[in-house]
Amino acid sequence: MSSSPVLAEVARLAGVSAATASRVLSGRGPASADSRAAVLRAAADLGYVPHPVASRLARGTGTRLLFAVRDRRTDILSDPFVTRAATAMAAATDPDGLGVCLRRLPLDAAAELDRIAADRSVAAVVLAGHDGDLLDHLPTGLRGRFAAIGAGGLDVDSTAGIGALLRHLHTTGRRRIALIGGPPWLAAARAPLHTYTGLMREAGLPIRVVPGDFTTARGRTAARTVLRRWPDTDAIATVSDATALGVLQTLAETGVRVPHDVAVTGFDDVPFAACAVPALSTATHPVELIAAAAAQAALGAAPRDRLFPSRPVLRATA
Amino acid sequence: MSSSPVLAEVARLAGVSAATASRVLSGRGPASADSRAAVLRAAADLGYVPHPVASRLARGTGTRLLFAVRDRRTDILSDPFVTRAATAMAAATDPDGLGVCLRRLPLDAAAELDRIAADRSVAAVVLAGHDGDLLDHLPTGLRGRFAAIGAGGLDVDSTAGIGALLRHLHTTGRRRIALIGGPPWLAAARAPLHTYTGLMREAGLPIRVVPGDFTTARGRTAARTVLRRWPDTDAIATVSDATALGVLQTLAETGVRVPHDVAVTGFDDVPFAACAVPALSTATHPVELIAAAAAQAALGAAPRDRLFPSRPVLRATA
DNA sequence: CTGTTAGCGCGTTCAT
DNA sequence: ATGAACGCGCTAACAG
Repeated sequence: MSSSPVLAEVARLAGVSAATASRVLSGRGPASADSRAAVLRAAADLGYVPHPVASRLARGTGTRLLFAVRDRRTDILSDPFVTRAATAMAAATDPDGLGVCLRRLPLDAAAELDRIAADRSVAAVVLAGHDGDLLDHLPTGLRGRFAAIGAGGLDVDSTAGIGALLRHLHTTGRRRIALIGGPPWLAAARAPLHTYTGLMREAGLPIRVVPGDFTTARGRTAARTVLRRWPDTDAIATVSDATALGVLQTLAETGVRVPHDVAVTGFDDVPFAACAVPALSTATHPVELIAAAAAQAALGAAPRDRLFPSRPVLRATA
Repeated sequence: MSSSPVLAEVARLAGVSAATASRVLSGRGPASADSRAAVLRAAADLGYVPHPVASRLARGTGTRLLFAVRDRRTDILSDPFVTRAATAMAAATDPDGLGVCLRRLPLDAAAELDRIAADRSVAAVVLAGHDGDLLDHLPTGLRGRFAAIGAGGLDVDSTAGIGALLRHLHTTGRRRIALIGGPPWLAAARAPLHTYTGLMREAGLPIRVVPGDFTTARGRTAARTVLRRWPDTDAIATVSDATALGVLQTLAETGVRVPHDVAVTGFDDVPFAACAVPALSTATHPVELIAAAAAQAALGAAPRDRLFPSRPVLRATA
């Protein structure tokens, strides 16, 4: 069996030069209707598929999309959001002949970002977990081949999602609502916090905030903190399902009834949120879509949307 | 600032030809101690890093690792096992300049596998969800750059894991143990089934098997089936945490007390298993390790282990 | 609009 | 053991 046909064979069959065939097939550069048709036919006849590696070497672009996740936790790469997003990117870039690689970045990621910018195998970078400063000081080498997930980049409309949940809590009679937020170094954590304080002020309700880090363990301890500092709390909102599940554990252990005594809301709608007991009320958003869009944006496609909807899902905890 | 140094510059600085420099740096081919030292020094001085894309084009090997998941479900790519494994591979192959791409394969995957074998951008393939037949009829083009996860490849020692859980059920007095197994078309589903029937026979206990598919939804319906067909069942073992969580839901709705009336065991130890109510007893195994090992094996490294431990984690449901 | 000529950066014969 | 030359497959710059 003959090996895969190469561009030169297509060109010969079409009766044109390799350059013309390349121009037609890659869609960049002029070509007459005649040669276009001839090349396309020849390519189809031969079952030609361009060699992504050769193409990208010639073009000087890399062959992989780097998903960089900045976080303090060293186990962040097993976070459900990260695994879902990385997987979605790997599926989304497959048709382009690209692959995805994954790397954790420490909080001071500047040096590592420089190294990434110099890595010629990296076609583009998607960054999650940034703070504002990092986005302002991106290596110039990353211009045009970079996208961020979170505040300032492609983001979940957390204002809408968290806002809807908080309003629901208020509507159903909750008046002492605590928030377990995100880590302070994370840009994407500011919007939910802002939404919360805004709504509480507007409603004349007390502000009760404890920082979190998207883990279940922290959810457990944060819930303890809330109960200790504000024993009359009647609702705990969080910015992460994992955190909310930790909260549920603590409340169960403490004998606090959910939602009777305290209502709880999560954020993300992880696959198992519906399996929690009581089933977790949360907000759902298209993580896979966002990840795929971020990948496309980093690779140069004009992003269709920058803000993705977050819709409340009311189950049993609120 | 000058762009990344290339091989030719290293060679010039070392006073040798590019060919020699290549031989030294890639480690294949002869080289005198003198030139070796000179080349290594020059490379270090210049901070030389080989261009993975150029290297792989010249060598004819691809630039990405394809993780192919064969399954009937079209949403299999959001299965927790898949997302965890894909993510682990993307992190593991990062240092090699490779990326990971992900693709679902239908049950009759032969044609697609041929296409994959012909894709010159694919360095190697990791396959999950195979049946025995598929492994026997692999495209020859995949020889030496292929690894399978599951029976016949790198696998979880499910015999040990499931066996330990079943023995625990027996030890704690359960005598009418049902199993919700895996789908029939999956090679990796046979071992647990075999373990189950063997142990039940040995103990003189009845065989009660319902097929599953690793989803929570199926866990719910399968549990109903079990309760209807064998109302005196006092334990339900599963081969997937997602399924076990579905079982827990059905039992809760039906008013069956866990573990008092019916014990339940899962398999995989997903992050959420500990948060279930009651907390799920299951078996844990190093998914990330397995995935990374499979990636290395596919890329040609001799795998250190083929069977990975599965250790029971007894929480509240059994 | 098209073909020719040079690369992209590295691996690998083949002489020497 | 070493270097010159060529090849991997495609794209970009340049004439025409």
